[in-house]
Amino acid sequence: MNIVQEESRRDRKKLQRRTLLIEIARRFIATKGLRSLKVRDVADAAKCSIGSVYNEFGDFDGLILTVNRETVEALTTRLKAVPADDPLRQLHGLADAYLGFASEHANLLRSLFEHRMEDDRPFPEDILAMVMDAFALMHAPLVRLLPDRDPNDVALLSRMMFSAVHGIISLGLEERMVAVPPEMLRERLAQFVDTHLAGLGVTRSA
Amino acid sequence: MNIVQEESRRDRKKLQRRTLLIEIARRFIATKGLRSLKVRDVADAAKCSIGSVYNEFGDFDGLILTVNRETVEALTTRLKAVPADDPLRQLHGLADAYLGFASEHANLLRSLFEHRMEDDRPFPEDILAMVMDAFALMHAPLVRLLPDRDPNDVALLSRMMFSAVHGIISLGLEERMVAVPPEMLRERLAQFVDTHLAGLGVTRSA
DNA sequence: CTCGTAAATGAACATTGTTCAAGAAGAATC
DNA sequence: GATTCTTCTTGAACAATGTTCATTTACGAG
Repeated sequence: MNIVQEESRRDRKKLQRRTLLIEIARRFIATKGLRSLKVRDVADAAKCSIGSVYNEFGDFDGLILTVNRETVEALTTRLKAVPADDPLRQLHGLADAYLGFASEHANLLRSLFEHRMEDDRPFPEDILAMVMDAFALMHAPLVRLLPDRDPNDVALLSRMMFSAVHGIISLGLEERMVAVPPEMLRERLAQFVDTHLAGLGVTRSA
Repeated sequence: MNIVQEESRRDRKKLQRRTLLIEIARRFIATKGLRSLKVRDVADAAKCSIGSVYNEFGDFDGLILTVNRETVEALTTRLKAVPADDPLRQLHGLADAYLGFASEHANLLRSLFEHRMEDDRPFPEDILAMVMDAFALMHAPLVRLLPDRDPNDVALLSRMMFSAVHGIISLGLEERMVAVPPEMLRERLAQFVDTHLAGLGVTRSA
């Protein structure tokens, strides 16, 4: 048998278990929160040893970060699926998609934003970049709505708008400290976007 | 000697150490982040035993929550110190005060918002109420600026506005994922408040 | 001074992240 | 197919850290 095939057999198994471990860790985080994630629980659930988890992810943070990475990916995918035909509708769509994702995956999103590295190890560059990219998705529609503004200005505006939306949603979804009642969150968020756009001089058309 | 005096001697010592422990824990959180807080370190720094920390705060969460409680108190004090003469200036002042506090006590504020209770124990009611109160401080000036709006509406608006400000600041201050460059944060935040107010129909008057 | 109550202590324990030497499994070579 | 070499897997042992509690100590009351 040739080398490629031989290697792929081992690798397939390895990848399979890696996927399984990630899936299990994600389920733990999603259902019980990041704090409830334990190496032993993951290993047990995957019917493998503790050491194998370490072989695969280096350390515990490695596992968490892998889950977080996939969370940003999923979020980005969802945000990018928002139709880009009408910029105003797109902005609303982005805010709404973010809210939808945050509602369905509250603990996963919290894990992404609240997880702190052990000691003072730096936060992984790639995740950082991915979050920034996600947050930059409001840029394009805002440019279309504000063609006369300085592009640098719009870039800042878009990140700020997304940060604001993030704040409203993340606080609004906390069962504790209910900044905005959840049932109203959706319409209020739309209202917020409208208000802010109005302040920027964008007039509702259609 | 009478009872009051006798008791107060013991109580004074007790209170003194309690204060010391809180102070030490706060310094740990403030300088190295919540994750770096260890019972043993606190006990060592206070030159007392581990058990004494438990006597005083019940468990580790108890200590953290005590620090967090004082953090909300400090934040509220600072927010309430903002002059209430002119509502528009007050709103800017509140946003700016929040930014100032968040800059100076980033880790303490993070501890307040990111700390999760052990197991599924409920978040303390009183802290929750205090945070809500702090977030409600934008209500009064907004009512003055929007006298014709439904008060319920304004209540929601104010909490949403504060949540938005919180989001902009908390993401903006993260060294990692710099949603808005820190040096610009201050003026951008002011701009955000203006923009949003403009969207609400408030026109700048001097 | 003696007693009783309350507080302090820290060794021992429980939980959980981490390491690593030994063994198992798989690939390469003959 | 046997041998050898590499890689992965395992789980016991270790380390760090939150928690408990029997014992000791300190302090006020009578």
